[in-house]
Amino acid sequence: MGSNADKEGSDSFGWDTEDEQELMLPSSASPRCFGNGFVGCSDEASSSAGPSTKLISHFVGMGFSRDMVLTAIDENGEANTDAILETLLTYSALEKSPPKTEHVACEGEQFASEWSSSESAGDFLDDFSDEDYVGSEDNDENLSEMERTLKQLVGMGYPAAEAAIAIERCGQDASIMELTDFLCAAQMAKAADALLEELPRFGSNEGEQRRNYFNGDPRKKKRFYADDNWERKRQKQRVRHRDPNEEIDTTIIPNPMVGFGIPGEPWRARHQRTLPDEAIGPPYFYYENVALAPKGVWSTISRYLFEIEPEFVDSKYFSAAARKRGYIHNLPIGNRFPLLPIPPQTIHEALPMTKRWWPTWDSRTKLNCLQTCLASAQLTDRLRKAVEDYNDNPPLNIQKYVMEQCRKWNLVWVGKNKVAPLEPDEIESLLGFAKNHTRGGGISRTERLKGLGNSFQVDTVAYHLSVLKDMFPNGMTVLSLFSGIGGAEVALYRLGIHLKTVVSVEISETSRNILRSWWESTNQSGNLIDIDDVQKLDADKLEQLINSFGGFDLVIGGSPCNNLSGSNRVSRDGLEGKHSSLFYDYFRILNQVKVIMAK
DNA sequence: AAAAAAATGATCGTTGGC
DNA sequence: GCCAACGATCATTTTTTT
Repeated sequence: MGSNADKEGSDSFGWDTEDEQELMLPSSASPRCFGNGFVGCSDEASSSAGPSTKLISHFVGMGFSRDMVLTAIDENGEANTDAILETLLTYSALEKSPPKTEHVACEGEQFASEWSSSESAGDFLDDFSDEDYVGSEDNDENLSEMERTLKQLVGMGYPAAEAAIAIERCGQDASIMELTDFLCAAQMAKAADALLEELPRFGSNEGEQRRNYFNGDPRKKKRFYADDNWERKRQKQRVRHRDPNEEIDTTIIPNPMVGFGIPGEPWRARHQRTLPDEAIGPPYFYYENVALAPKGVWSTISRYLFEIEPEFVDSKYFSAAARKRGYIHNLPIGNRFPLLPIPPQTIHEALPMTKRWWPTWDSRTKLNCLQTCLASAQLTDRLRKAVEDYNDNPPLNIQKYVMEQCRKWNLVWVGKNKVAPLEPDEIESLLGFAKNHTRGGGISRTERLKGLGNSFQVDTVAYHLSVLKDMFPNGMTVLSLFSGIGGAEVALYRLGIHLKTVVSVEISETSRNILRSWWESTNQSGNLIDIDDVQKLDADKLEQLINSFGGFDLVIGGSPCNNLSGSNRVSRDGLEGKHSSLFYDYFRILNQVKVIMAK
């Protein structure tokens, strides 16, 4: 993925920072209060004189001009934030809605900083009011499709803020049914969240094995609401989504990172767990992403996915390379079995030719995480020069430097004093694919490496999926989202599970080609349908697919991690990042599938 | 020979678990 | 304190295609 996950306008007003998300938490247990985005904020605002800067900047941050916001607050009063938002939306609809929302959608960050310079505020309205402002009748003819839908949803009793988000997430031309599904699911997720605040959800009443996975501290939330730096932070050029006073992530990553169990260690495995009713299939589902995401991300993901506890697993227990990932799924966890043959577990077994050249002072037995970037030839050359003057025994400082670089870039010894990055076919093997899985057919080496870097580790995923084999002796119908180079498909295939129909959604053409070519070279008798964009997979399309195949047995996928990964220094923006926010499409599609299949 | 695509290399912080 | 982390961007060179 990477270049492929972009979606015009997939960022949105509404959920673009965790601050706002935090503010949207209901303060009462009433599920219908969700939409009031300011339960926490307006209390505070009402106690101070004049419009709260927080309130103003919140709306400005959503892309409305300061003038507009002030007027809207004037009209509605500060407390009624839903009404303010509606007024604002109406203003923009009357003026000309596209420029506002699109601008915000694509350039949220610059936008925020734009407004931090004092006097650019206020011209937004002017910008388009003199263009093609036609008439101000408040009738539907002047409203865009989106505004009409919005009105309709508001008319149905949904808060405007939520409705706007739903349209954003489901796409402008989503059907009302689709939108209400989304809203319904979102409300359930938030209701659960509200409960979470009140109860010690995962208590220790299940004994030692069930460790506390959330342990929220409500006091910290209070401190957050009292934080006056909100506006300043929001306007920093690089919006930082992490903040000490923000929602505390209470996700506990187990050590060792073996999830609910790994092959060969039955004494450590869990065999039972209790899933909430809403989480139980059909369909089964399986979601994946990087384990070491910014704080709060996994608890958010979990909240959306029925509050199922993530299973964190490092693939170093399945192969010779580390890969720390979290998985949320509703599969049974007893009676798993590993793929055979068990792949080599050490670097030397996986790459026998390196053994001969491996210096005694390089103690690595496992590789670090396989990523999308490789070391340069220059670097390996520098390392060669650093080492070759010493006869197999460089001084400690040289050893230290070389080892640092080797770990950082996952280098292996391929000759006397020679280190090198892994070759694509070696990465394929380490990830559980056949050699040349990604080779040929017009795929460049760079794209190969990118696809591989973003892939599942097949043995790991297959171990989790193995429980399906006995349950589906006649094969499965699979919806594979963000398929990439087909890790899920390969895992199922290698388990000997027949693939009846696979609907695969993958934006990258080269990745689709790789999957298609694998499908053909393995002589699959089933049907592979590919779709390029998750946003094209709307309720209608799903209904059509489900009607023709009789429903999905499994919905599987890992959404883009690039805004979550620690390697990303530029845009580690969290779950609301440009790419990683596609998680919400996973959530949306899963719920739509459930709804449609329930009928 | 020009244009397009692919490859290369340098450089860029922060976070969070242990 | 140590260490790891499905990355992004830019300029430049090299290779391939037209």
